[in-house]
Amino acid sequence: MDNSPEFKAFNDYLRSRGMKFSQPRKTILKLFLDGESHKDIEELVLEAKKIDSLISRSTVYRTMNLLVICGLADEINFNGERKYFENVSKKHHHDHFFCVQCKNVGEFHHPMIEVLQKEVAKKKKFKITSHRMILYGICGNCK
Amino acid sequence: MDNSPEFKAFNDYLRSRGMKFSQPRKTILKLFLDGESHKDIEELVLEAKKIDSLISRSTVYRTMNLLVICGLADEINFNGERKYFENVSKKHHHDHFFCVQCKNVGEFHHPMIEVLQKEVAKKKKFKITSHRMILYGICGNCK
DNA sequence: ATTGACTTTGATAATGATTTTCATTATTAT
DNA sequence: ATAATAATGAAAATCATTATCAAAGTCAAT
Repeated sequence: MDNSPEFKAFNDYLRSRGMKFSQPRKTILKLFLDGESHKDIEELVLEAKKIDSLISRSTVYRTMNLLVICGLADEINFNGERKYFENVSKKHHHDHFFCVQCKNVGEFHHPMIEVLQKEVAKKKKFKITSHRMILYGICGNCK
Repeated sequence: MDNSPEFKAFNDYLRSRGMKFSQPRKTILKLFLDGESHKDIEELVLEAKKIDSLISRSTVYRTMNLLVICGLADEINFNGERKYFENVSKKHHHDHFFCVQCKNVGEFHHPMIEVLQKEVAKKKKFKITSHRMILYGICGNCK
């Protein structure tokens, strides 16, 4: 865990700008990497407080923002209410299903869609930096 | 304008539940239908106040929410910060470009992408009710 | 026209997620 | 140790949005 590529990357990022890989940051990064692939702040705060009750919501926010900035976390907004974070480093790009009933998140990837997106952007002289595609509906379980 | 299908539809919707098509609501609907296809509350408030300085932000919010409920407006969240509204009735489905610099919104449609989306959903036994695809990046003007 | 039962409105307070501030504590290089 | 700087938690501030509420508007029935 402490020698995972994510730990190394975050450590490097922090050190390189005179910041510290403190214990709270380690705890939060570990929680972010473990378990479900989509977590929101509330989940992270609850889990963090179980491990170290002194960790504050502020620190969770701050740490997750750092992870987003340094490229280890990706932040997603399914419903405009709260942000979800996902580990960006190990898995390749994917898009999402969002079940409007059970609010579960699924993932998929379709290379041809990506190609067509780039094609459209080129035609419109738009330089894509990222994209997001969400299919809303009812998942297999809920049907 | 007062005899556009949207005016008729909103009038019907309101009357049918004992609500009134007041002047503020007419003004806001008109502004929503006119001009740019993607407006946020701030724009609508500014424009509304030009026409009738007494119209409040509350009424703009309330009216736009009614338009969403009755199906005349579609609300979109590009960046998790604020909502944008677009006229849903006249134009067919499309997807969006969002310029992260100037926050301008562009539209596109690619039939093949839609086909591929359905294909993926079928494979995953997911019943799509709607979808959203946003390409983030830098628009032609900002480059 | 007047009443009474609505609905609508604007101002303001409340909310909820997130960010900022700030005084205190921790870490590190000297 | 000491000084310099970074990190932290608590609380205040923001920002978009929603809820509350008293005042004003609407309208059918008298």
